[in-house]
Amino acid sequence: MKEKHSGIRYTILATDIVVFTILDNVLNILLIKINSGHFEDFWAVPGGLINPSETVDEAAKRIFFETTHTENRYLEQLYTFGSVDRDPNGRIVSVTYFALMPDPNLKISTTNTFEKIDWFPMNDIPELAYDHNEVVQFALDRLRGKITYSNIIYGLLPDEFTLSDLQKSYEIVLDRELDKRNFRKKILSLNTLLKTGKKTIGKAHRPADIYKFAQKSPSIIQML
Amino acid sequence: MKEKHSGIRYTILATDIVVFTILDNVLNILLIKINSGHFEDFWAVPGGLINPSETVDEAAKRIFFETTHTENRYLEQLYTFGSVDRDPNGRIVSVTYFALMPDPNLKISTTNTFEKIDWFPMNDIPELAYDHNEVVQFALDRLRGKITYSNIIYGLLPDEFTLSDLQKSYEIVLDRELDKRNFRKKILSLNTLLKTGKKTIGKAHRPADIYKFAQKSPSIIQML
DNA sequence: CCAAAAGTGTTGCGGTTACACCCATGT
DNA sequence: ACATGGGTGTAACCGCAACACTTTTGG
Repeated sequence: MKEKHSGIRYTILATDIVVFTILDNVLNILLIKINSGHFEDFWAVPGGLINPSETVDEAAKRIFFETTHTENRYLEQLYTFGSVDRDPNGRIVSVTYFALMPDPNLKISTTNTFEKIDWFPMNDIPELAYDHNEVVQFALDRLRGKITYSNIIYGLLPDEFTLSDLQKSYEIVLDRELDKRNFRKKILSLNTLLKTGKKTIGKAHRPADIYKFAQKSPSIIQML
Repeated sequence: MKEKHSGIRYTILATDIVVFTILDNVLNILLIKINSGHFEDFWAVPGGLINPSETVDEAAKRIFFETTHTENRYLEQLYTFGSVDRDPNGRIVSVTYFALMPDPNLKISTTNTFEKIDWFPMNDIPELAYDHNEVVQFALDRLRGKITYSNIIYGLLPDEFTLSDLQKSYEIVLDRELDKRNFRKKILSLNTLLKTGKKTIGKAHRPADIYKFAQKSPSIIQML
């Protein structure tokens, strides 16, 4: 995945992507296991080299697709990490991204042809290859900041959801509890949600109204 | 400054820096004139190639110094622009930064050995080379957002200043007026300013208290 | 004495916070 | 019937916005 270079004659451009999802009521990220080279047996965030014929965004989208086999997820450029020694294989600068996925009921195939791949809960991230622990922390900080002043939480939710689902998503990402009544007042006052008219069924309690987002495109709006 | 490449075999890494200052009560940016090649006679933001032996941050610092002959200014990575065709000279990805300078009473030398260089007020930016108009807009948006929730305004001010100077800086960057009494109440309540004990002299009005920042290092704090 | 900017408090409003009970369903 | 989460309103509080006059200096 990373090309071997003996000297420091060229700077190679790569991209790495921190993929978030919520799994079992915990924020998780996607990691792959490196199976050769200096960081053999270390876990790392998915990444790859940027082809000179593609834009940086296209490269990120491509690598996201190659890793997750899904498309059209929320993907945002995070930061460019450019230390000289961040990769022992050579001078590799990484333009990092973060992505959001709704709870994947079909799990990522861990029997991928060339890599081990798995979800890791945020409170149990191992020591990662390269500077990826720093990258992950950066992504988490950005995500936490951004869900309060934008609508990107939609990236972590399925098309349809209850207000409790939505509130729980916020609570998981922000790692703090929110007041149910105040949360509903605030969220509903923004007119970003639409009632589908449907209700949850088969649960041992009162059925919940099912909502969807009026627009699933990023916009800056004070959510909390 | 930009290396000529015939095919698209390598991706070249560059950095471009949007340098802000306040001049004559208007926000200005620093531009250089390109004197050869496809964008001859166009103005552009200062920039240059990233050396494989230096970090991306170091490259930005170096180019900032080569352009302004000043050091230790506020410098923050902005965004990485990676369109394939953004530079007709080849595949050049640019890691952009923005920098803040206090009102430079010694002006930038326009008789530089190889370039024309000058300050341009934000409301009079010409059509720039490459995607630099987009870069400048990006920098302005970031600057405006960030001065409200961080203390980086110190980068635009001299070491010592009056509260009116500080308020005017905010008003110039945000392009809106602020209430004097509310501004002072808010700013002083944050304990980020120290009275120097000095007062302005020689002005045809009541002398103003002179303040300085308690810490001139970036920190996240709700300023307005 | 006039011009000019410095400095200083109070009130009203709006949004955020705190808080508890009944409802609809499955078992 | 009981357990479980769904759904709803009100009152206190706090931070923000609006607003005008006196002070100190130079000319």
